[in-house]
Amino acid sequence: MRKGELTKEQIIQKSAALFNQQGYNGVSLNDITEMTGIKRGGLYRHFASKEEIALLAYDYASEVVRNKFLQAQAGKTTAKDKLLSFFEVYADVVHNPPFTGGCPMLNTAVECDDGHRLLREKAQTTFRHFYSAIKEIFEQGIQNGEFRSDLNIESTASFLISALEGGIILSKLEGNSSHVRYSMENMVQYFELIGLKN
Amino acid sequence: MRKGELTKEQIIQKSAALFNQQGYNGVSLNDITEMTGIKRGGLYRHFASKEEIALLAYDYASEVVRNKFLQAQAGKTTAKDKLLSFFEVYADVVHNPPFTGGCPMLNTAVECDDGHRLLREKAQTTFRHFYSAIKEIFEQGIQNGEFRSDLNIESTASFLISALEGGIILSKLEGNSSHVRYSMENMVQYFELIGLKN
DNA sequence: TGGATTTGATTCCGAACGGTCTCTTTTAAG
DNA sequence: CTTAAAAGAGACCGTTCGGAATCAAATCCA
Repeated sequence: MRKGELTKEQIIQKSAALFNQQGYNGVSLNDITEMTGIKRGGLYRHFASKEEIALLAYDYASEVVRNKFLQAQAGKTTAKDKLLSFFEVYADVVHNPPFTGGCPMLNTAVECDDGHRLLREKAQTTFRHFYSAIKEIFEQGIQNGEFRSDLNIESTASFLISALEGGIILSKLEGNSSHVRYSMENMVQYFELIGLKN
Repeated sequence: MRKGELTKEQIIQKSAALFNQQGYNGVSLNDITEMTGIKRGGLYRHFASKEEIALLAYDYASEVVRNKFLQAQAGKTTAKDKLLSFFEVYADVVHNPPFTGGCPMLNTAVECDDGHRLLREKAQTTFRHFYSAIKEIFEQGIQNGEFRSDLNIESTASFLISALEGGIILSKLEGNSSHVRYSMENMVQYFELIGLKN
C-alpha cells in the first residue's frame, strides 16, 4: 500500500468520526484539516469534494457497525439471541458505541434531506439491508420453532428496529444508556408473546 | 396585538417549519428572509440572533405537537387508548405530520450536539415531560386495572417512546408511514402481554 | 392630524465557507 | 542514485454566512 492510499484511508476514518458526531453541515473542511493534519491541497489530491469525503466516510462507518453486529451475532444459535445481539452492540451507546457518535444510519437519516440525496440514499440502503437481515432471522426463528408461524415478519422486524433506533436516540439525548437497555428488556418480554412456549 | 408582534409570530412559525426540516445548520438567515419576506433589519429588530429565532421556533413547534397529542387523547378513557393515541398522531407522518418535518424533539436531539447547548436542552426538557406523561398514563392503567401492578413503568414508558420515535425515523427515511403503524400494531399486541386479562 | 415610536430595509462588515491552482516536498520505481 | 510521478502545502478565489449600523417607512397614540 502506497503512502497516499494510507493517507486517504486515514482521512476517511477520521472524517467519519467527525461527520457522525456533528453532521455534514456541522463539519467544515477546516475541521477535517485539523483532525487529519492534511491541508486543503492534500484533501483535494484524493477527493473531488467535501461530499465525496462524506460519502466514503459513511461507507466506512457503516461497515464498522456492520462488523460489530456480525461479531455480536457470531456463535449465537437461536433467533432470539441473534436478534437481541443488535441491542447488545448498542447497550452502552453513550460510553462505548460501536462507532463514535452512535448509529451512522440514524444520524444520516435524520440530518440529510433532499439537499444531500446521495447520503440519504446510503442511509436508505443501509436500512434496507438491515431490515432484510432482521426479517431473515425472524424467518429462521419460525422455521426452527421459536416463533409462531403466523407472525407478521414485516411488521415485527420493523418494530424491533424502531425500538433499537429509538432507544439509541433517547440514550444519547439523556446521556445514559438505560433507554437502549429498556428497549432490549421489553423486547425480551415481547418475544415471549410472539414465541412458542417451550 | 401590534403589527410587530404579528410579524414576530409569523417569523417564528415559518422559521420553525424550516428548522424542523433542514436543521439549524441547514437554514441560513437568507432562507428565513425568503420564507418570511422580512429582511435582515426586520429580523434583527425582533431577535438578537439566529439562535434566538431557532429557540423560539422550537418552542412553537413542540407546542403545536403537544396540542395535537392533547387533542388525540381527548375523550379517551382507557390508559391503552391514551397511549396509542400518540402513535395515531404520527400515523401518517409522511403526508400529514403533526408538524412539518416530523418530530421536533427527535430532529433536535439528533442534530444538536454540545455546539448548540440550548437547543439540546430544550429537546431534553421536551423528552422529560413526555416521559413523565407516558409514565403517568401507565400508572393510571395500573390503578384502573388495565395493566399488571408489577409493571416496570420506567422501562415500559421508555420502550413505548423508543418504538414511536424509531417508527417515525424509519417512516420518514423510507417515505411511507407504515413503520409508525407497525410500531403501533406491535404495541397493541404488547399491551396484551403486560395487561390484565379482561 | 401630527409627532413619537416602532418597524423594517438596505448596505456594509469581517469571518468562514468549499473549491482552485501553483509550487514544493516526498515517494517510488528503474 | 536519479528522475518522474505522487503527494501535499499554502495562498488565493468568489460566495455565503451571521451580525451591525444607519436611514426610511409604517404604525400607533393622544
